[in-house]
Amino acid sequence: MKPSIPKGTRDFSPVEMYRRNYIFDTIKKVFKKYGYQQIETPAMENLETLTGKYGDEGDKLLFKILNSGPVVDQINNSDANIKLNEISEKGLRYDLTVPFARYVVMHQNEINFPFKRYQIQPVWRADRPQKGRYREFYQCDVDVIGSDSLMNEVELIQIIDEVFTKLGMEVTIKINNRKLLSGICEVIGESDKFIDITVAIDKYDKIGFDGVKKELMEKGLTDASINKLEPLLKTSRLDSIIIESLSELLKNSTIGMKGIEEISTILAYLSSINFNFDKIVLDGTLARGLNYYTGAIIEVKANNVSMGSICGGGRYDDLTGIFGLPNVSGVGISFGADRIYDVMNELNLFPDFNNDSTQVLFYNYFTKDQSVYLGLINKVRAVGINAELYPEPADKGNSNKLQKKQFEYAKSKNIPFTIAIEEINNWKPAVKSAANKTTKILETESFVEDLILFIDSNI
RNA sequence: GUGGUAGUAGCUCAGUCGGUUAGAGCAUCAGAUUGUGGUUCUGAGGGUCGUGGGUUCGAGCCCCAUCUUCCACCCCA
Repeated sequence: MKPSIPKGTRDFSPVEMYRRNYIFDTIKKVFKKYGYQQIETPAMENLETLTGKYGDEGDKLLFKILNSGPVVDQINNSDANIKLNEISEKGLRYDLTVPFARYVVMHQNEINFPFKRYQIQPVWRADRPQKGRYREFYQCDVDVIGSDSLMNEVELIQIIDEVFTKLGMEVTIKINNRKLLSGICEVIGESDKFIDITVAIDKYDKIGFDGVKKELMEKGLTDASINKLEPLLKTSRLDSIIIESLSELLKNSTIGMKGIEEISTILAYLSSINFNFDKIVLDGTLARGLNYYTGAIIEVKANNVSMGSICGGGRYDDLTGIFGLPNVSGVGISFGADRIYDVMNELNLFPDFNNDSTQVLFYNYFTKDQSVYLGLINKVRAVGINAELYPEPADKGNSNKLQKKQFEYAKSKNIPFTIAIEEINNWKPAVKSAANKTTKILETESFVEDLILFIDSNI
């Protein structure tokens, strides 16, 4: 049988894992710095937990898990008159936010609100793979739930900025507010077309105003109401003039003005901490398809690279309500680790791959007294230095050949220090630095101390 | 779900107009050389040319189907 893996999934080899962990570690460190605590939830959820939360398109992309047991046998025998809920009642999680909402409701009596959690786990989507799009990928979520305060939005924007600064990436943070979009729909008298309108204006970047107009005409909007959308679509760099003109447009919409007020407040807070406004854009066309968002929405794009959004999120006022816990508002964002990886790879932003496991390799040159190696290597490990012994002695056959194999092993694993015990040093262990080729004999009495000194001065 | 692109050794790829036994580099393994972190030389293994049909005297090459990859749409991280 020819080995293969499912479409849209990947193996990760050591160099890739080194880089992926560099991303995860950086993100995790920032999350912790702001006081978030980690949770995990199962890869699979009950199908009813997942369906209906992501819009029609999202439902189609859910991976469903076939029931095990007698039902499966029936499928083979019966006529094809089968209902989905008879053969599948579980699905792979589509994101981390909905499972989090489910978690919060289930654990509400253990949680002290506001609850700040982070979660780094894979999610699955039955999408067709392409650039920056996988069927299995990792999301790194941070959410605050049980707090209405716009301080949370400000904090999340700071987290975004800090993460990407640490990773050396230049990004643009796009923000908008669903209330503002609702307000617009209200003002133009098309509130019932909210979804159609958001979907259409979301494409403004690609298809332009005429394209948006065409799509909305097809949905039954009038020429006059579409033209009123135009000022919203043209917002870009943040400034007070834009806010003013939007206020003028929305003055008769309570919800729209609430949106304006929220955005203004967030901007005022950011301004008070001297946030760099070159990085942030008020994008009237930012809508986001996930239909549980109700307030601020955020999306991050990498500069100078063609790639979908690498981070996105927003406020959801009543996601827990679906699971029986109403009036709990949450806000959160999700970093797409795999896309961040692809961007960093394309821009050569990763640090050099250094072996982050073995620091010291013991060459194994003689068959007798293998226990000598064990004694020494344990001393090295005891002080916290990662060390390994080459398992096959070099004097079993052609010793030159076998020694060469050991050199190549050290080289291929990029191990910075090697220790050899051989006759020319009177059978005393000698350490060698791969970086500058210097060596030093390590005396038995001060073996570990000398090794530490050598490592510190030859790294 | 729609459209396009490609699929030849573990990897990167040649392969002429459809014509003899499908090649190279790298990697792997083996031997020689080398006095200590990728020396050099020699050799070997490794392929149902993605899979299944079809056209043809003859298919890696042409046609159809299918799977997979990459890309665009849709949507999204």
